[in-house]
Amino acid sequence: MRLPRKTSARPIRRLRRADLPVDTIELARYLIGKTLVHDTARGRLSGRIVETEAYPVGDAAAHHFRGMTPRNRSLFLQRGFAYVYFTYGSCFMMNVASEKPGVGAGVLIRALEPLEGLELMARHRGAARLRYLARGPGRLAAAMRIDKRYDGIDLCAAGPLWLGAAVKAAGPVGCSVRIGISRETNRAWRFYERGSGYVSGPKRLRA
DNA sequence: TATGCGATATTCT
DNA sequence: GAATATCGCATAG
Repeated sequence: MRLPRKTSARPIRRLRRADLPVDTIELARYLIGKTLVHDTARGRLSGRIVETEAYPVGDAAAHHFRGMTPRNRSLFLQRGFAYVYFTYGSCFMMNVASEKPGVGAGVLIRALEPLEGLELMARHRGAARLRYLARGPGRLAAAMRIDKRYDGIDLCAAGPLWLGAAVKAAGPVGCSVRIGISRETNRAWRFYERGSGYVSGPKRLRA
């Protein structure tokens, strides 16, 4: 006799590097529906990735465009490594490096549907409503307690911050221009789960 | 719901 | 010294 399947009790499978597409745009599309997990001393924080943006090779809006600097060097690591940086005086943001080692490119993780550790996330965010806990890259980093310490770490290794397989299959994936940039603004390199209330941006970029 | 604006610190010019 | 892959609050409709 089979026991009923309880998603919450099933361990999340870690993604291996071989699971990740090398191509930046394919990786951005692939990550929709996958899980981001942070195992902290106080418990597990996790969420479904519902929004990403690709910053591929030769993209003038990308941090790696003008070559390697002390800040952006993690973007030149092999795929599956984290690039975390600080901006606007208040926000950390996390990218997953893509392409081959030595090539600068990455995928910005922009929003999560929170799964585990909701109370902890709310505490990190100052008691925001569920829908806004990790909606937007800065909020996501705050909720998941991701900061500069994680810059350059391997998200496919046995560390505290890692990528997991999908807990729930992704719905239809939409595609649009990217948010908050002033160059290459016509490129449709943003991906999101259609209709999800956890996706950032104006309504027309969520449908 | 939509738009506007100030805060904030690190990086690069 | 300028720019920035944003957020949260204020205000208006």
